[in-house]
Amino acid sequence: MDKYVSILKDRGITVTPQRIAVLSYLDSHRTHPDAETIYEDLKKDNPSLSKTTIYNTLDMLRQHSLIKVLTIGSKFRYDFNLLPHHHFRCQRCGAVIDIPPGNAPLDCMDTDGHRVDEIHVYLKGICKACLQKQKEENNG
Amino acid sequence: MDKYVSILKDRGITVTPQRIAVLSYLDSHRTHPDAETIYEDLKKDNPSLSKTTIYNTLDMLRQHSLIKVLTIGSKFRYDFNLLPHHHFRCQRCGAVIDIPPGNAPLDCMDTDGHRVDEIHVYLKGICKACLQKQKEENNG
DNA sequence: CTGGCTGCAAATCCTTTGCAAAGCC
DNA sequence: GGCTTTGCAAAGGATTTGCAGCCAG
Repeated sequence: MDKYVSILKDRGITVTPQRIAVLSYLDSHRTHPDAETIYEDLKKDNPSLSKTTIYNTLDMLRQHSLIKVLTIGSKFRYDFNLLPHHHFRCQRCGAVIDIPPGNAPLDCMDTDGHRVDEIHVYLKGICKACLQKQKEENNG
Repeated sequence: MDKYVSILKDRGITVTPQRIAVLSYLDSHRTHPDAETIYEDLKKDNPSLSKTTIYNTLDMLRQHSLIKVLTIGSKFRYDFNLLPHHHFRCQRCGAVIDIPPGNAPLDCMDTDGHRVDEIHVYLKGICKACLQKQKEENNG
């Protein structure tokens, strides 16, 4: 059985050719593509593919923690790689490049020759106040 | 002379009421507002203010490194605080909260009771390949 | 069958652009 | 007065939504 079929089935996600295509695409294109790029590339093999399905599928994969969504630029980019790592975005060509995590302080981390102008650390989750609200809602 | 007038004049930026208003707003609202929020709030005191001016002004302040642009969500947010610090975004209420930098590894950092689900480290700058291209362009 | 998935089109949200009038020095 | 900035309107790009037909289980 195909690798991506198993990944989907294991999580109880309905298997469709489109979902396999997107998952497979992200696995083999570790360049953090945006929805448009994925769409244009997959359209070559499946001309009837729609962008809505790309968005639907990406959102579903994200909900199941199969991919990560990057907000490093003005549009969303998608990442199959779930191992912890950092991202470097070139302000000139727009490329998003993986940077190994390491334990060194951020300003000393190995950036493989890229010139770092800005360091952003974004944490996402649920804030203290919302955790409290959730607790009250569950008790109430 | 007003604090914000000096900040602008020192950098050779033409002083206008709108620019003072935006700068002053960001200094006193450390909640990382988006352009729409800044616009709606400042409109109360200056009904003829336009959103174009907000965008123009924010871009100009960014070019002069007077503010930082955050890409933590689907829209840009703006930060007056230039000292290094991290950002936490609540996925429930959307608030963006400052987190002190510290030297501890990221997964151990003090998050003041917020529940962290995702850690994103975004570096921005110029990649190795583009640095090389720039060098060639300057020599050629 | 039947609910969920797909794909088209239209809508929406955020941001940028073009341009005439007004403001700053 | 010349040059920049402002503000309106319209355009643009990315993402979401509504809905009819199709497909997997």
